[in-house]
Amino acid sequence: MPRIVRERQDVIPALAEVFREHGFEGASLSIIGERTGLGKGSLYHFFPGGKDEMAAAVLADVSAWFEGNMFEPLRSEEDPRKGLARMLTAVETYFQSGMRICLVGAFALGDARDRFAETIHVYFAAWRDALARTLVRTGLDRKAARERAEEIVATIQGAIVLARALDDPASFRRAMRRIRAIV
Amino acid sequence: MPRIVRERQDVIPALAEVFREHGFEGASLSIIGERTGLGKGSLYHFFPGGKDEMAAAVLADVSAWFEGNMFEPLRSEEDPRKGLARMLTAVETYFQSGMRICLVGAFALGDARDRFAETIHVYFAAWRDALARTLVRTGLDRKAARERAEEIVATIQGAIVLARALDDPASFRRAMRRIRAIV
DNA sequence: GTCTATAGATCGATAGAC
DNA sequence: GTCTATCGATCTATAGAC
Repeated sequence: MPRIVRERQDVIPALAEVFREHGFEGASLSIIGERTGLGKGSLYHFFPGGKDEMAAAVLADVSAWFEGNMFEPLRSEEDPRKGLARMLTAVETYFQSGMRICLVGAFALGDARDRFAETIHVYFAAWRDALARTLVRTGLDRKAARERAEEIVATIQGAIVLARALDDPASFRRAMRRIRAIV
Repeated sequence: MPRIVRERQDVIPALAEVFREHGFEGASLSIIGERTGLGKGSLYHFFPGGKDEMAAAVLADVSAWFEGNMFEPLRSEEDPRKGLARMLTAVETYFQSGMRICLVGAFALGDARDRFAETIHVYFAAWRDALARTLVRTGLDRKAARERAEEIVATIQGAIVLARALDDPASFRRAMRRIRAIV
């Protein structure tokens, strides 16, 4: 019995979770098949380029999500400090206080880094730059804003690593509190 | 012609580099064989437990190295600030300004996390606690020292992620400068 | 102690029926 | 669009010669 027709976009969330949990190398097609509920035939119908295309689609989806839900509100919020506060709340929710890793950060540390170097670079640069522009609106000069933005992004990433390593979401929340204190 | 007899310990550095470059899943036995110059027979002679035992041996070696070259100097240096400065210099050299990843941090984000959870936890807790004890000697109270230590370790990890993602060692060095400013 | 050969499982990817 | 069957490659691990 053939399954109901689905859109390619429908399997992206499940795909993202698999890559998040297992990394690029560890995400086998059989695991992907289980978690998406799709056979290999269907997967290759949606993603003719195989695993590479699946991961690329996930990264594009994550990037788009961040653009819409993190960077854009940061820009459009009239009060820059309010925008920053909203972003930090969104970060805490999205990464589940460090218990859910950043897929792009994990890729940056892993074997998939070279394969997706450009996407990874753009993701982090966009985050940093969106933050920097907002920080300029709080009164910082461009150079200070850029370094402060870099500090914030790195702090979030480091907090995820440490929270996962120590299995301690409280350490992630402390890091978010430190960020709130400097913006 | 059989190779000269080697000790198990002699292959650990090459093994560590392979796991660093490819992660646990990506480090195949054929790559390991190439890089260590050892056949599978020899590898299984030294590590009967296979890849798991190889990775465990590497993690133990890394932990011992950090204990001897990072934590111990931190404790034994009379001037705590001098000890902290020495550790930060060692960090910058060891991680090559972020161009060389932290194996334990990468494992914490990846698939190998559950397998080596205890080792990963101990590594980061030991680092944090060694730092906290040194910070107490600079005059901080225990609670503040512990949070500051947590901040330093997370900052280093986050700086590695960002430097690798942006392919920018300067961003790592800026993070180290920020740490120097708060100790 | 080191090697080659190979087992047995799983990998990513493809073909073709429906 | 989805499935099953299957390919060849590669994987981890083992066996046995030297």
